Amino acid sequence: MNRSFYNRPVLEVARDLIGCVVTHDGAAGVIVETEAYHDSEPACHAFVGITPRTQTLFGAPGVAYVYRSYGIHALLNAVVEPPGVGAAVLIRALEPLRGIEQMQVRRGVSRVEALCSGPGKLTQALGIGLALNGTNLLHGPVVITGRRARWRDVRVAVDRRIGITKAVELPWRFCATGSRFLSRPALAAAEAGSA
DNA sequence: CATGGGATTGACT
DNA sequence: GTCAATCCCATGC
Repeated sequence: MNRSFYNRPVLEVARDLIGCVVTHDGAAGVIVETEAYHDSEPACHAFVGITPRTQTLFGAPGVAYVYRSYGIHALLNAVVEPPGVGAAVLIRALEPLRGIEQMQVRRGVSRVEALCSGPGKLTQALGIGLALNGTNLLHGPVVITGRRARWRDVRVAVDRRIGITKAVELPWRFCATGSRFLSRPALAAAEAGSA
């Protein structure tokens, strides 16, 4: 995984991140669900232009954009596309891989399927907080590494994004087909080619 | 400076 | 199915 991976159209990166691994503070999981956001559409925070909040989104690709949602949860994104373009991939669900005991302690639940099955859940499970906004995803503290062998040929389903009120029709959600670790089941019909 | 609205979750009916 | 929690920040006066 290198910086050029992120310096591409957001839809490609969102699809290709399925099967990659997120690691932080002794815990890791395989990405099974993502969503794409781009400053050309109103559901994206960057739609309003460069502000203190969206500065990270318009910066270098391969950087973490972490923000607080509903006053409670921290949500993890990977900034993509060249500097000057406000785009990011929201990491929405992981299949737990390592540090499961630590995830169970942080989350206060034991069922493995419930540890990282949502964008707010996975940041809690991995101990990712707002302080990590702007940090580098190639060097850490939060690190994303490439697809493992077993995920090389994962099939990716496409669906509408969840929890938004604008641009709801765009099919910009990507899920590992048939995964038990999604925040919600994906539409079975549509599939995206996996590069 | 005041206000309103979330890229959610968990508890409850 | 409904709903509150809780805080950052964009917007408008």
